[in-house]
Amino acid sequence: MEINISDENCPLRKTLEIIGGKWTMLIIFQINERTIRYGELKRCVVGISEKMLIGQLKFLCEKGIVSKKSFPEIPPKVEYTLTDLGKELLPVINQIIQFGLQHQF
Amino acid sequence: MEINISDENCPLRKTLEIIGGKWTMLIIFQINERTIRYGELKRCVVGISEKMLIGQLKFLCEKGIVSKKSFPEIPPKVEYTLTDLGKELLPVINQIIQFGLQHQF
DNA sequence: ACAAGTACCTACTAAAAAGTAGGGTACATA
DNA sequence: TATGTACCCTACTTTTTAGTAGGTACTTGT
Repeated sequence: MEINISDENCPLRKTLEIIGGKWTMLIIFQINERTIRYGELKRCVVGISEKMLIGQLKFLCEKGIVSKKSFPEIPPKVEYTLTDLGKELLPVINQIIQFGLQHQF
Repeated sequence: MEINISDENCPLRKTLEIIGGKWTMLIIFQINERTIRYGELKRCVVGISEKMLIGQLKFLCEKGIVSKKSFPEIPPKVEYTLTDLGKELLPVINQIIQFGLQHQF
């Protein structure tokens, strides 16, 4: 197997620019296969600030990883789901979790 | 499948504390199955500063992911390899690369 | 004599990421 | 009238991360 040098066009680098943030995979994993409201998500990702959560969700929507549905209700209701693209990341994340579990990290 | 909340003990979070840095997976992927000298590694991970590379290598050695062998020669020669633990990360990284390739990131 | 190669280290600075604290809406309930 | 809820937004500050520029040691080649 050949290893290309890791320059700015390397697919690993480019993918990590999207999912490599401190909270990104945590959010994606929490959404998982479910439809989840903003408030519940915030409770699940313990310690995240609203600024970060909102910012990441917006970013992930732009990248086509998360989809958002707002209901015109009072009080507001907003639901988040992974897109098909986003769901493709779940096996990757599960592998990282398995690695961590196996080695007591 | 049940999803636990992501608190500070969640295995995803703990694993990402180790491999979630900007350069970490790039370095691990470049070492890969080979034995590589410091200088060559630096050339492969395009754009990394010496401070970062040295710092990350030291960190990864402490975590048991990379092993280091110094030769008492002049000029110095230092070789880096992945440990068995480190090699377990290669499938994870390859999956991230596959994801990136498939979606033109 | 001097530059080049090799693998580092340290102090300083800059940039990026994240956290904090406040505000806003529009209604419903007390 | 005041308070609470849900989903945000913005300005500001702090923390974290990363980059820069300099230095070391020893040897070989010019």
